[in-house]
Amino acid sequence: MDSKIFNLKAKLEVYKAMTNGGNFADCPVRDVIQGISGKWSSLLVMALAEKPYRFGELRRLVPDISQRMLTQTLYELQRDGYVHREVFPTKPPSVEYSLTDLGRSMFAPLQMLVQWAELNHDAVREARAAFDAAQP
Amino acid sequence: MDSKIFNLKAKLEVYKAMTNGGNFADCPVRDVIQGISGKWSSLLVMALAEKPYRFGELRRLVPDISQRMLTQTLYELQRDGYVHREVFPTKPPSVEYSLTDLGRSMFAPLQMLVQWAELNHDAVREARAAFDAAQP
DNA sequence: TAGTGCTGGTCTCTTTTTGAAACCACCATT
DNA sequence: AATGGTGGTTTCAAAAAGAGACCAGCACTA
Repeated sequence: MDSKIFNLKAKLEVYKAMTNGGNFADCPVRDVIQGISGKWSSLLVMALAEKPYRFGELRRLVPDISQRMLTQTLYELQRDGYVHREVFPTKPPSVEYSLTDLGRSMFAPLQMLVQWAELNHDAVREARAAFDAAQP
Repeated sequence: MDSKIFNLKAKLEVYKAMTNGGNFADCPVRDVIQGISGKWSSLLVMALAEKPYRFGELRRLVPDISQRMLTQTLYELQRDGYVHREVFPTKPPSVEYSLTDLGRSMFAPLQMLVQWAELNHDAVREARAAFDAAQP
């Protein structure tokens, strides 16, 4: 067997999970990761991890999200089971979004990544500045 | 230490980091997170965490990425300091991509998220199916 | 009673991002 | 002389995202 091809097939445990052992057409881990790797998903999960919020509150909390993307991202998070949506029959009706148990359990590893980002954003910004300065 | 209180404190710290103390729009942590939350970024970091790969190897490894997005994502990962790019003067010249120390340190928390996804993809798919079934 | 505002959205239009595919120069092999 | 592998760039179409108008329903106000 060609060693190059063999090396391509030899993958780490985590990478196997990510690639479903070479079957890219149906990879659950990639499917899940891509569901929370959108531009606004993780941010909204962070916000809702603190406490439930209503639609308008989230809109004011994240001022640079469009109303359209807020609706859509919350819909997707709800569909994937991370977020619970509850309508209260007030006048006018108010809608509260909160994390489900699944959402809270996903928040734990997400938190790791955010803490890493908090510790390393200086390094990233320095790398970015150095890279841009070295460009012709 | 009471684990509930500990978790609450951790949550609030992370929330503050993500929100820049209430200022969501201009937040360093968000800047870092959004740099790795692209569609292909995490997947390529996972691959390079195993071992360095050349451009063509990555292209074959991730068959559903376009050459254009592979170039662009690797460029961004390099710019943010996660990936090192080295050109070898072979004929034809070959280009090797590898994780930097920063990239490896980021891989650790990312791995947590992937492992969570591996453990919970059934729950997510069930939530999705239940949600779709409940739609009119 | 007509106007105004707040609720949580949808609809339409424009801009940005992504995908698909062709193209490139170089060199080795066939 | 044609073919294939190297690591890309370029071009054009499709998809996604952003900006802003619009909507129904009710409360409050003038």
